[in-house]
Amino acid sequence: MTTTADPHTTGGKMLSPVLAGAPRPMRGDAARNRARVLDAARAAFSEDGADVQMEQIARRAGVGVGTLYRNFPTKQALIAELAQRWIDERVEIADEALAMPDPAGAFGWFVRRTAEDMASDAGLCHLFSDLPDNGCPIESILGERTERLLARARDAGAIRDDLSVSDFQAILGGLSAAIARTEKWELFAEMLITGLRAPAPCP
Amino acid sequence: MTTTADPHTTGGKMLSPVLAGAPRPMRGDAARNRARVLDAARAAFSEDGADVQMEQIARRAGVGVGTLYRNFPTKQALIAELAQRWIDERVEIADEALAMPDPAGAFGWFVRRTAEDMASDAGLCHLFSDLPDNGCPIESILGERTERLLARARDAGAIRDDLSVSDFQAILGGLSAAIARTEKWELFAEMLITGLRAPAPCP
DNA sequence: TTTGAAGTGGAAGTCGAATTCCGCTTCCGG
DNA sequence: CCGGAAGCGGAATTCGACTTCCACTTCAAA
Repeated sequence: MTTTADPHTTGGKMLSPVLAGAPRPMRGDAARNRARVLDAARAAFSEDGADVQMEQIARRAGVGVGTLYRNFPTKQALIAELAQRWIDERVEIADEALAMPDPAGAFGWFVRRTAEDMASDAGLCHLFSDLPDNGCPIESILGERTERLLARARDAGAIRDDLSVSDFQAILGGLSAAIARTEKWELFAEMLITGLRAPAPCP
Repeated sequence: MTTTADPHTTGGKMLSPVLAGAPRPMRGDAARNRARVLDAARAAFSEDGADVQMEQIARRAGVGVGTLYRNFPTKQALIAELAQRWIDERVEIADEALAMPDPAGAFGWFVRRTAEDMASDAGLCHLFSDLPDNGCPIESILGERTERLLARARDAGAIRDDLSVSDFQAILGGLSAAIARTEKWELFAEMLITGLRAPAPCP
């Protein structure tokens, strides 16, 4: 969670001598509530899909809808925040993979790890597809990692060379859909890794 | 389209001497309208996803919403009918595959063909996932075909032997999700066929 | 401890989309 | 060609979310 704007982070007149900068931190209990809401939302979405009602999320978090809306002006915004977290997590995983010496192994590891994470939050990640996929900079930072991951694997001859980043992302989308139906993520990951291998490896 | 109940197919007192049986066929123009609606719905859904409004479908079909609702009492029902057609089509394809002499080839052909069909109606088939997947008999008739298709391929050593029907169906679900993002169905089909091959084929 | 800004809950408002209703129109058997 | 059952259109209603509002409570700085 780095980029998304928090409420109360802007505006409001300065009351202390400090001229500019940090615009007064969120009140302690409020921050706690915000976190609770986020957790509740994550759980609710991944259990019941995108159609959970805001009120249910609020109840689950033990707050009123008003509080929910104070923190996230819109259902969309709430989902976006969740998506943001998922993506940040993904970037970290990708970096870990990039730090591995063996390109092919790193690629496989990344796929397996992603499948595993999806299995523990299938509904959730499945839900991000509805987000405005306008070229937001957040996506691109992950795209850039993915790009490098693929390039390395490709150069090492571990994957077919007609696989673009967007193809790969589409495939991950498919993966999450498949995992949402049965949680056999290991099978699916294996299948992907094998299926993406360069064709005709054993003539 | 065989199982789903048509409106006007039941009830109503007999007016002709014929005692029981065919309860008076639908009026000619009405049948025409029903067909138009179905076509419009198919097009609308596959272009704009599940969130098209009933009124748009009606307009597209050149009828009023009233007419639409006369034929399909519910949006859900309309979608179900579409799903039914898709499944019937799928059963036919599966039967064609089962008639082929080479099990491995048949399996590959079925996967490719399905991917291709999905590509031409991505939104549509993607939408069926929302349907109540209660063990309706319709599903099971397709499941039975799939079962045989898989069994044949498995016996021929063309696919890994830990692949259940439901796994395979989950995979097809993933396939449709992936295709909905980019229409590279050939790539995806190839990937699947390769990925599902029995492991360690070239020691 | 006081004080008022920040935060809270949840009832009420809004709004978009599904569904119903009904007077009018179109088929079609006799 | 007539009568009336079957079908039609589309305005009006219903319904179920999301979102707003505001009197009341809680925190924390002085």
